Amino acid sequence: MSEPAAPSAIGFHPLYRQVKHRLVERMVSRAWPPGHLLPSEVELAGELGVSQGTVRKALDELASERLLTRRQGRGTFVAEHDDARILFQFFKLTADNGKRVFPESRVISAALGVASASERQAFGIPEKARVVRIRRARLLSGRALIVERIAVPHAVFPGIEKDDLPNNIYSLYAARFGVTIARAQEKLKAVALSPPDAKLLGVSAGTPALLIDRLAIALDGRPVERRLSLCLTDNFHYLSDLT
Amino acid sequence: MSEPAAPSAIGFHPLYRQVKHRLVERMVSRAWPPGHLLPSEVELAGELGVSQGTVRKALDELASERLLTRRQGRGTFVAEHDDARILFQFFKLTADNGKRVFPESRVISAALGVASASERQAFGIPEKARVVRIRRARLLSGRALIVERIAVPHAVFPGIEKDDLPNNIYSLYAARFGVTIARAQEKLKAVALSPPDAKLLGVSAGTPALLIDRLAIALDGRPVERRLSLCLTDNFHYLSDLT
DNA sequence: TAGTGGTCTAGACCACTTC
DNA sequence: AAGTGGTCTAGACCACTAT
Repeated sequence: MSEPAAPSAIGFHPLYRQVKHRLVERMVSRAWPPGHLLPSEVELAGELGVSQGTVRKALDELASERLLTRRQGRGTFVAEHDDARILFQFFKLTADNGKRVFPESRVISAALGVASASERQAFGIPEKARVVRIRRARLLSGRALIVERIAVPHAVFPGIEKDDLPNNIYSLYAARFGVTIARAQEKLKAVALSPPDAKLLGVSAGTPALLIDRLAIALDGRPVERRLSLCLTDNFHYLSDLT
Repeated sequence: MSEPAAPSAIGFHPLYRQVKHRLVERMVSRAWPPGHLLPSEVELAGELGVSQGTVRKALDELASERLLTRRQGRGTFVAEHDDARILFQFFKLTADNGKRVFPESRVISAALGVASASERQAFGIPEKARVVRIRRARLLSGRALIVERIAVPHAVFPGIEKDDLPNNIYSLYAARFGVTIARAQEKLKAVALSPPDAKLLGVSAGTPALLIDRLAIALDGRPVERRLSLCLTDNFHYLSDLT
């Protein structure tokens, strides 16, 4: 490793943060794709020229950020976007009886367009840049309860508008475009459904719905997906843990 | 410390977990009240008969759970329910421009009553047990945007119905009743406002509102507060980080 | 200057998985 | 039996705060 982080005027960067950064770099570059088994702590320590304890601190933090999963006796793996992770990290809608189920999807449309002002701002892309817009309905226990509008930069996901979209779209981002979603931020409001949205969900216009405005951030820190979801919450709720 | 956690059939309890448990015990018993400065790592290690590294691991975990705050050069302190902590941990409503402000409160009523079935279930209290119910309106930038219904077990907060309720009610729980709120779970729905609630908020009946159903858990693990909040979300949103 | 938490190291042993 | 992560120890030095 480089010098022990000289206490320069610029700030202090502990060794384990530099180690973290190097490990994330390998994940971003796909040298270590999702599911990959990392070298052991001892090997990494030797390779990076730091102690095993320092490597451990970096690995533990990455595991707490859900970028790695560690299993005693087996090793450390790059996290995957399997349904279980999506369900726990990204899908907070829960049946009132406590059951959490992954929703089915029915794509309504997928098309290229020119980024709106808010999309340009969200993604930090230039004027006239293109985005792909996907609209789908989502079904929980067989009933359409969510209508979703997804927007992604065309430059990041070229051609996705022509793909078959799987139920779990983040696994497609990873497998076909090499983009791993690391985290997201959601803003929630209560709104009245517009007539077309109400029709899609089979309720009357003006019915209250939960509006979820999500911005998803990739491993490298870029915002790469904006998603507006309108949810009926008669028998479901959004679960938020304040810890 | 006791034996090094014999690998009995019953399971494995690492030393640092036992240390954590002992530290929390002292906070629950108010031997270490909010704001208290803990002994240094070295002192705790000596007192508990473990190494400094083990104490450190316990303290770090408690700090990540927001039960302690650590400050380099100063020491480790028991967390307090100051407005800043409430704002970051428990109050997720944010202005659309990103500003977070602590809301003012106006108490509407506070009265003793008999626990309903759902309250008995939430608190695990027996039939005919009493609860205190508080109703208040909350103002953001001068406008009434939230109507709140709080229910707490009378046995945990005896006489609270006769108190002056401060803006930050969790600081009252701590100061007058020795109860520290450690974490909470919130369930969100979109609902239509009833005529009386709409009148309180100065909008028409049927207006969509965000319903937040919160169950707050004390340091010792007991659920001690249930709170239903109805929020207007025209210029505010509920912020949720998916990390 | 003294005391605190923050970082880093080196080494030991334990628990779990796989072969 | 071998290899992994999980726990625990002991000791060093650094960065920050208060006096």
